[in-house]
Amino acid sequence: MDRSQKAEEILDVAERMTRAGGYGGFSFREIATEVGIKSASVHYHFPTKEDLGAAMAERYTDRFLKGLGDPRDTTRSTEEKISAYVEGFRQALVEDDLMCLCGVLGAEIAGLPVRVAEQARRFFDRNREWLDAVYEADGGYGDVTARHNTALALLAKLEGAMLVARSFGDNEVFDQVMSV
Amino acid sequence: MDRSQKAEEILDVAERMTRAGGYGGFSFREIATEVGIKSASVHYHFPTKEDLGAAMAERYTDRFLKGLGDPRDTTRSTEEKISAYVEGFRQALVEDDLMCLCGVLGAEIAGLPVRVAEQARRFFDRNREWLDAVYEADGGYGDVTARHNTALALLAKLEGAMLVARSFGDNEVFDQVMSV
DNA sequence: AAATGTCTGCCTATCAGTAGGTAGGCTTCA
DNA sequence: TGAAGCCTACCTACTGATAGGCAGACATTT
Repeated sequence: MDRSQKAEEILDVAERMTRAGGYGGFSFREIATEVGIKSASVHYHFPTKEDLGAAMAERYTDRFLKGLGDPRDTTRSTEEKISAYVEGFRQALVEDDLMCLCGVLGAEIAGLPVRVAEQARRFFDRNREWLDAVYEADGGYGDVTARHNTALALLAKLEGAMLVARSFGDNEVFDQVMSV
Repeated sequence: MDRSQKAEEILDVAERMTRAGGYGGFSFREIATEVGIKSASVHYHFPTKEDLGAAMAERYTDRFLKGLGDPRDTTRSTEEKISAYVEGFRQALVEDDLMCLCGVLGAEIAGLPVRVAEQARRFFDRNREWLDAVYEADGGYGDVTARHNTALALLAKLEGAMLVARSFGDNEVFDQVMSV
């Protein structure tokens, strides 16, 4: 996907608004005003809201995974990989004082257009796969089922930590949760 | 708060719609149609959407806490209390195939009207207090900070487990997360 | 070099539909 | 009598979306 600079700007604004107020938290007109064009021109870049939402979630997941690197990288220990993984979530929270995009979308997934919901789910699929690969490469995390559950548990704890931290309006809550 | 039966019906429908699609997932017109009156009559019971949203979240929290019982109840062990607590979340998920109401609201709290956001936050406050009381009554969970963090961690894990389970469209994920 | 056609990116103007919200009137029941 | 509960009828503001057009860049053809 190579997009124009304007299209990237549109996704930037949409992402910020969604992370603050959910899928209903952005409108074509609001985005248009912020990026300095008209709402009809936003439709030029993304024909429908579903297109925009799906592209936004896809880009978010791709960027997030790219930041994680290779889960089977032998130059890093399992502990290093996992603590870098947790750090990825903390950054998403602390840098912008906002929730994880796909966490927000996941919370309201039953009300999302299909292609947006698919992309939200894809985030969780890929994350579970990445963690599973780390645990498998380590070898000390039991069988498939055990690794699967361990991966899901970390993922859930991280999303929950962000959600609770944002609900309390206090990012330190994230670290307090993760310290246990 | 004693409300008319119609007002309770309205809150029932609003709650279900919010748990599926977030705060923007319900409208006065949709609710009105479902409960068999006109949207102007919904405004009679709840003058503004913020009123409705706040009442909905308040009722949800009150009911949830009532279901938990006394955290200092000496006839139940700490293990019994905590497993009953987890069961409360599981029921909310499995019975309706929906996310926790205040989990949904918490995820988009930055975009909510103030009084709705306050009520969402109240859910987490009360839950943390309840867990803290259980741990304090037990005596074996360390000092205030340790109890505080333990309570937050369980709360976050439960909310995260629901969120991830709903995102995968598979309630078994909840149990897989909680098994770790 | 000039003319032609095509593409990008944006515009104005407008659409039907829906949002939350209000004024005022009718009916029912204590 | 008056309050409760609901109605009709309406408002303004905004939603996502479409039609049609226009300026400029670029490439192709003559």
